[in-house]
Amino acid sequence: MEIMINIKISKIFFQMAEYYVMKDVAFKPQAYERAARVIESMDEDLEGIYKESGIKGLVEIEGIGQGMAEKIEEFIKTGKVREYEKLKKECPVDLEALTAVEGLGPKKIKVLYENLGIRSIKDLERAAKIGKIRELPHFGPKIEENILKGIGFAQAGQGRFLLGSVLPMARRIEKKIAGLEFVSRAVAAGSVRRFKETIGDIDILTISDQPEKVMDFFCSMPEVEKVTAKGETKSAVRLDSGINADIRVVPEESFGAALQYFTGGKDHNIELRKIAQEKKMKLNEYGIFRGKKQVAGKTEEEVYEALNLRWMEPELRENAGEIEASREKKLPKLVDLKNILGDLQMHSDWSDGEHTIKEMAEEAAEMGYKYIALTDHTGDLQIAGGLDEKTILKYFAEIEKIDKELKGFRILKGLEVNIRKNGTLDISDEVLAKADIVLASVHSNFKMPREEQTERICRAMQNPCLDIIAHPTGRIIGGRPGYDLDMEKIFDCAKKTGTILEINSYPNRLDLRDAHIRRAVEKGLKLSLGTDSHARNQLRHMELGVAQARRGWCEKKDIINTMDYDELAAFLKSHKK
DNA sequence: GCCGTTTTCGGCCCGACTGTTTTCAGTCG
Repeated sequence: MEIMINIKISKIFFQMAEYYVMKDVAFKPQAYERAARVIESMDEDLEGIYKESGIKGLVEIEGIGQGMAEKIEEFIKTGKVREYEKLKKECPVDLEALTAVEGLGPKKIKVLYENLGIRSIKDLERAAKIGKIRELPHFGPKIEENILKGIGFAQAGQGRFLLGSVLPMARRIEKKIAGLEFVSRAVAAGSVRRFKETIGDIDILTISDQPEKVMDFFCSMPEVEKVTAKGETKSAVRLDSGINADIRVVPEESFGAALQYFTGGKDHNIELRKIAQEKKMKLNEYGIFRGKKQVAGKTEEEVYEALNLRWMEPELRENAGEIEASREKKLPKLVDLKNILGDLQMHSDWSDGEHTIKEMAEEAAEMGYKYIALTDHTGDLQIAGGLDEKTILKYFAEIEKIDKELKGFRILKGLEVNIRKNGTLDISDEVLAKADIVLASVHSNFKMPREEQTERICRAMQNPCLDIIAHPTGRIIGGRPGYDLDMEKIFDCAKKTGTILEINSYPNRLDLRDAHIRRAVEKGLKLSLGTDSHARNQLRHMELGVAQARRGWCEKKDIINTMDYDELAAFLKSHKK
């Protein structure tokens, strides 16, 4: 669920950071930027926190002090931040659009505005085309040219890409580079290694004693559309898919430090560097140094240990408590893809899937699973070929038949039923009682007010036949924000009724998202993983759901698909309260 | 502007590449 007010305030703070850079104010930019990043990735909404605990509650958020808390209060009360309005008046430009142009930062934007009156992308394009920009001090023909190219890209591409689509590209490049005879190692680092749900760019890290050859190879790969930088040890390109890819070559003795550094996240790294500083050391991508002497750097483990920390999984590195947990030896033992014994949401050609029940089952068995749940759509969802009660009985009979045919593999008779506007389900309890597993989800009336929407789902959870709430928030990444829900209430209600919440693994859903998963785990809820596959090849998306679970600090015990079939069957019979 | 097992003052992460200069500022990650 994206929280509108957080996004608005985070944008204001990002822009204030830019304005303070323009004015050459020291340290404020970093402070505002950090706060903006924290707010952007929060899962609680600032207005709620403010209403509950006022300024005091806001100040408890990392990176937010008295000053910014007051600005948040001001925004909640008046819809404006005076300080921001004042800065904007001094340099009234479309900062968001202009900074999106590669190579343009606040300082250049200021010069453009003051000398040429440029406020928008349109102004910028016009000035560049008539050669006005090259005449400015510290600008030149090349910058002008790059601005023109940058404008096209900023308007076309924009933003981040789904992990599900970037992961295969990153792995292909990784493999290609690793296979070169003059390269001893190549790893995709960055947010790909942390399995973030969306990816800004691909970062490849390599060890080689012939970096110039690596640069040449990387920049001339067939999928490279444009080389944006090419140096001795670092290059950057844009791929034909629209995403940027960077490469960096480091010596073997620095590989661990570089891997750590290029894996991030940014705030995690900043924390580590502060810890190094406190210990009178310096951390950079070449290692940890005491004076000029490298004390660690060859492996990541070594780097963390030099800081009195234990190595941690990349998915945890978001500066969200993992550093303290690492210091106190309280890191979670994260669930792993190989712990997953089955997939608990998929569709067949009985509703809107591509393949037959048997085809889905055979694919799953081939992947090494012990069981799956077939969960076709029901009644009200006519566009998805929803099954009526009569057909459901035939569907179950078919599943039972195929289940008997397969050796060492089980199919659960499942359904994905609809939660109606009033919180009832669209299939009667008598029919639901014949299923092994019942998922329910919201597929209509997305825009109900928060209280009603929350109540609707809580009411559904009361149903004794219901096992799992599927894609609980309904968000589509890059598509829609998700239903307006009071997640704390949803979690409490799930706890009270013994209802399981799904981590939907479909690439543009990943719902619950990481922060919610973490909260659910803290509350002791059980979670399930389902790919929501509509074709057999989509069963491979399980990896994305597992990554999301790991980012939410899930252990094996938190996920019900880690149980073997008998255990799971018994659990499904007994978990409802 | 934020933050605190050195502190309520005085610190604040670090380096590569580019395009402009002729020693460096700006941008990016």
